[in-house]
Amino acid sequence: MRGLLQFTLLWEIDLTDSSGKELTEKIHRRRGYKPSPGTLYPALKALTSKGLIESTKHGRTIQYRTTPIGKQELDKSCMYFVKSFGDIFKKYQPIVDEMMN
Amino acid sequence: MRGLLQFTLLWEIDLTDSSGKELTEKIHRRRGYKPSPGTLYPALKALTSKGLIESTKHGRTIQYRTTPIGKQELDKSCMYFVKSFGDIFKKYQPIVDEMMN
DNA sequence: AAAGCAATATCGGACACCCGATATAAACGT
DNA sequence: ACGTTTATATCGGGTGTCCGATATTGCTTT
Repeated sequence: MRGLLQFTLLWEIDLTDSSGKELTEKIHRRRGYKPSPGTLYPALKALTSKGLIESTKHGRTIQYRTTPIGKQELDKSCMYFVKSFGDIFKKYQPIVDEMMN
Repeated sequence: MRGLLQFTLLWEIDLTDSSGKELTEKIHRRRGYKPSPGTLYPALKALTSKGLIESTKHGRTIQYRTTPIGKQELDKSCMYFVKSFGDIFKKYQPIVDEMMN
């Protein structure tokens, strides 16, 4: 759970192979604000150098996907995340769900 | 959500007025590892200087409590947190809950 | 009173996150 | 071919989190 942005990126990439541009939009929808390029690309680089994601270049865009190790780490991180903050979610999720309808 | 530790501390203090020593234990139980004094006390200082918590000294321990502004900020942060990560939580909570039994 | 202990506080150094500004590289329009 | 736009990448600077080590303060024990 060291690195909430990297965690979120790994989650999004695992859901759907994505480019940096697409990830900017996904993070935007999630959090309400976009990561700047100076935030996003170093995070993708760090995930790559840890072997959690890999990429293929298509023209000027780069498509990222999770590696098997990445999937494994993501699973561990999700478990840890939910264990650590479950009480907060359980209290607030009903309130948020209500507000969404 | 700038500052996940400060957020967690504010949550814990709002649940129960606590000292630094007690907060170390609560964070430990939550995350599985203790924040070092060099992590914890500056975070409490930052929360204090933002007016989100206040404190009373009793001998050598300092008891922290949330201010009205702190409660208000905590509520906003919780909503934001749950909105931002609700999907992850909804997917993994059943798995974690199962493992706990 | 002196020594020891316990809770808080500070310091230096490392990494993650965050920005806006700038740079590179590839595709596109004319 | 040339300039524009698009996607990626890097840079400098600021905060937050993290550590272990050290300092301070107040209580306790001898």
